[in-house]
Amino acid sequence: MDGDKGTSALSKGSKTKAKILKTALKLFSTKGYKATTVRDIAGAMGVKQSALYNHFKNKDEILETLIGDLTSSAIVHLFDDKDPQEAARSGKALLAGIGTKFKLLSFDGQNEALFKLLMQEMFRNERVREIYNEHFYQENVKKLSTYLFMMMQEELIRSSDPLMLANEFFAPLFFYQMQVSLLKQDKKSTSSVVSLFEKHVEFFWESIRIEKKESLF
Amino acid sequence: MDGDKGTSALSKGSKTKAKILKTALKLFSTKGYKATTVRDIAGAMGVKQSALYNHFKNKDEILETLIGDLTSSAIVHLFDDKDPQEAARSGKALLAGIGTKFKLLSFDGQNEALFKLLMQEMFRNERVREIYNEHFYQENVKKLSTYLFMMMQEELIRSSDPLMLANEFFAPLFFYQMQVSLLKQDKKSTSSVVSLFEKHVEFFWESIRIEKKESLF
DNA sequence: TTGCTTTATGAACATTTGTTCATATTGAAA
DNA sequence: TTTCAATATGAACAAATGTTCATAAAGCAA
Repeated sequence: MDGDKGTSALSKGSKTKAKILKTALKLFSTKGYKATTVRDIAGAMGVKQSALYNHFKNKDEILETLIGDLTSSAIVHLFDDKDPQEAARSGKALLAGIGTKFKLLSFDGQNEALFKLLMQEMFRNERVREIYNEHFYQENVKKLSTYLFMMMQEELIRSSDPLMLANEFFAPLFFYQMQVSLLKQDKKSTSSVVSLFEKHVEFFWESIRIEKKESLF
Repeated sequence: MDGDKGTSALSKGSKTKAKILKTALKLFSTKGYKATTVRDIAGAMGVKQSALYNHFKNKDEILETLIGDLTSSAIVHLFDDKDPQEAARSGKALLAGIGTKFKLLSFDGQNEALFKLLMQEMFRNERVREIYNEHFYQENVKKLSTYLFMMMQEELIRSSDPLMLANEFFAPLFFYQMQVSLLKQDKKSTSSVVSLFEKHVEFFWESIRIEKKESLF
């Protein structure tokens, strides 16, 4: 009853299911889960509320499905395609790449909605909190601290606490992403924040890098 | 009907009103505003729901009152008692003071609840967003950037973009405060985050300070 | 105590909301 | 076209929720 039926293309059923999820995500991220009614979701799709129950057991299951999607969201896979050795050797370019990725994701509608859903539900939904902590936070911070540690060994950056550095690198990116999200909500200009993404990478790299001049020249 | 009646000490009325606000804040910050019912609040106080309507017009007014309290909350007054000239001259000590204040506030129950309420309502309540942006964010960042600018003129720190630096200083403090809040919710250990407050100040200061050795010694 | 204002109670209400279900409609395979 | 499973509709229900109000209790000044 729940699995895929169609052999190749999307069947009508799964297309509707995807539309429900998309609509629900938009509403949940705007009004909050509790304040969004089943009628709201159906209404936004031009359908009656009872129709949704052919695709989801209940309202909770819609949220659970969206939460499940969080784990495969782009923001949790910052380092997917990087080879550790290669990544560490790329130094500043690695950090700049992450900074850019954060910046771009801040302006991606799907990611923005997921981010807002995450922020609102994190404080009252233990599962969301767990996903945030393990997938979004811990995994990325640990991975980055590994890279930073390798950069220290390569004498690209100064020796210090890699985990602390990883946190110091992530925190502003997270914060700026939140700021963009808030500004966009009121249709305010985001340009001042946008530049902060790059300035952060620059400032951070200048703080940790080892100047080559005297030692090698 | 709404103003203060008692001549000196708290009258019974205003004591009850304060108790309602305290109870509501705890519940709102835990379950969210929408998911908290008037019966929940009354029940937690050992009173019937109709009693609350002698003190507040409706549920919304309770939230509005709490939101109003945000503007006088400790976290928005980081620099209250500082003399600008003196503050700038104190250099690292100023930053360390702010770092400590953030750290302490993360463990203050009242502030924690307000912070959680802020985080949850910010995305759907325009007034909360406005308070966050103007009082919590803009005002503090601007003030700090002024101090940083003065430090640059005093040649205590390297010359660069003060507003960017202020953001770079605040963002991790905000982030760590959020992390503490999340960890405490699951009764997890916060020790690793606690040390990050101090490490951040240290790392940040080392990144901006001008070394006195060569120029003055 | 008496009298009066403030606060609490119990019961009730109109809505809102999630959910169900019998029935109608649709879409595709035969 | 016929047939059958998948999906949509309309109506309805029970529970939850915000709110009101007449009445009772409590606090306090005289």
